[in-house]
Amino acid sequence: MKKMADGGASTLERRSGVAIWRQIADDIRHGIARGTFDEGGRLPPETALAERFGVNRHTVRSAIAALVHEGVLRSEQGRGTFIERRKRLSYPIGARTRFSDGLRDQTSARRGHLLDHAVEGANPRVAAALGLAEGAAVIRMETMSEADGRPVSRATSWFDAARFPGFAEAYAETGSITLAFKRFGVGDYFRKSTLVSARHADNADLDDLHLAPGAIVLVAVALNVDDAGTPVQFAETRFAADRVELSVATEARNER
Amino acid sequence: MKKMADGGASTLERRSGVAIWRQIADDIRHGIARGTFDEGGRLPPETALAERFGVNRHTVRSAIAALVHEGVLRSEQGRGTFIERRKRLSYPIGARTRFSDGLRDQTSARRGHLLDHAVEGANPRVAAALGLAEGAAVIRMETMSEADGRPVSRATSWFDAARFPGFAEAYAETGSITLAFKRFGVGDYFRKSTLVSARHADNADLDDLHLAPGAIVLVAVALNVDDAGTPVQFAETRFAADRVELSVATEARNER
DNA sequence: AAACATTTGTGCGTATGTATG
DNA sequence: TCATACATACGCACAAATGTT
Repeated sequence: MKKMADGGASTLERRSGVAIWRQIADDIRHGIARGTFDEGGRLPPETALAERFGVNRHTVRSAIAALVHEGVLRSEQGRGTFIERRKRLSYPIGARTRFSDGLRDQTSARRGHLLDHAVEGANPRVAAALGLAEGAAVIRMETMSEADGRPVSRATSWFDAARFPGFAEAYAETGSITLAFKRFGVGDYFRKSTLVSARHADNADLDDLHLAPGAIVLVAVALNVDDAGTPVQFAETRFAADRVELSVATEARNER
Repeated sequence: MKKMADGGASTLERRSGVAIWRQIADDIRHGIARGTFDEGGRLPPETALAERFGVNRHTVRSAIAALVHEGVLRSEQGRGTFIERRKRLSYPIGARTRFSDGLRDQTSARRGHLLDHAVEGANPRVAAALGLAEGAAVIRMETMSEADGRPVSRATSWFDAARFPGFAEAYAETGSITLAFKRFGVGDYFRKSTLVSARHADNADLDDLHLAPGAIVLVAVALNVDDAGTPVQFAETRFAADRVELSVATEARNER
């Protein structure tokens, strides 16, 4: 009989290039997000975890130390180890998705930053997406968003520099992609497509999103178009996978 | 100036619990999927890679060995190292997504397997999704799909046992969810919602999808409903993140 | 207050894995 | 292949903090 999807402790892999303590840390983090450790927000004692995973207590302690550093757990001598952060944010994706919307109801505080911007020649990928010639001038914007004081996503966006000169400045002033578009006469825009993939966080992600090495980022590559169907924004957003999930709502339409 | 999104070699992290050779392997695999090594399907010489990553050639060789073992690369004495597998499959998600459709155009051979099935009591998560009472009898189906001889996804599905008695057998006979539903009078069904997240592969995933420890799975939790909007299938699908990306197509509709 | 159980924190010695040259 | 340095994992022991009897 195959193991069930809601299943228990997984066996650990030695000589895999991934340290046992890190595999255990990932397992515990996953279990927390899933609600496996729901006994009063308290993690089982180190000795119990060591036995469950079949490792030395030191190894469990290394895993816990990593999660404490991430802000997932908090240890108190003599009392135990407690869960600090539990749930993931759910980020909606749909035809009318705005990168600045969506998380509003779920968090008390949410902010977006413009980290950097520049005008440069479009590489083949960007040119193809925006329907421009390779090397055409595009504006690249590096932005970040936070929720409840923790970084959530990190995005790189490209815009046609000929059509939207000074877009980054408009975004910096208004703090909103939608408002910045309005300045250029784009009253409405739609999400045409989104490609979702996942990979290990690279060094820039680790830095920007405050992640531990080996962490995972969800990558959403999106194309926004205006009323006429002309591409206006191409964006690659990296989400911290342990803090965010993407929600694809497909309203049932009566087509056939 | 911040690093560009299409950027080059990321710095490697020591003491991170993830061996340098594995970080390099992940980086190379990611680069291949992204098309960075497009010089005739040939990987740069080990010495060049060692210099690029700033490590010893032994370490690069460990990374390459792991990727050869995974089937991503192939080394030939005196000739070089070559790329075996290149692109990711793009898996569409939309209102009319079928788990058995979608990849048809992209691969030569595609198959689905029923690994296991059982009738059991619905846990709170499943019960809530299917709109049943907790503990109500549900059919759990464990399935797997392959493309071009390599495992692509691994799914766990739940169905109302009272409404669909013997669903697993119907699926096994027809090889199709759609046809199995037809037997129970469900002529059409829709994807109502999909939650996408990512995590490290657990031991069951590693085994089923032939992944290396530390690998990533994309997790899609989906709810299918019938014409009347009644939930008929709740499913959690795990995709090998280095072989699959999810594509969310949101056709521009003229709603406002 | 004192004794005890529980739990986290620390030190040390050893074997193996990882990375360099 | 060999030698070297460091990281990882183990086993055992004990200290420190907390809570209970």
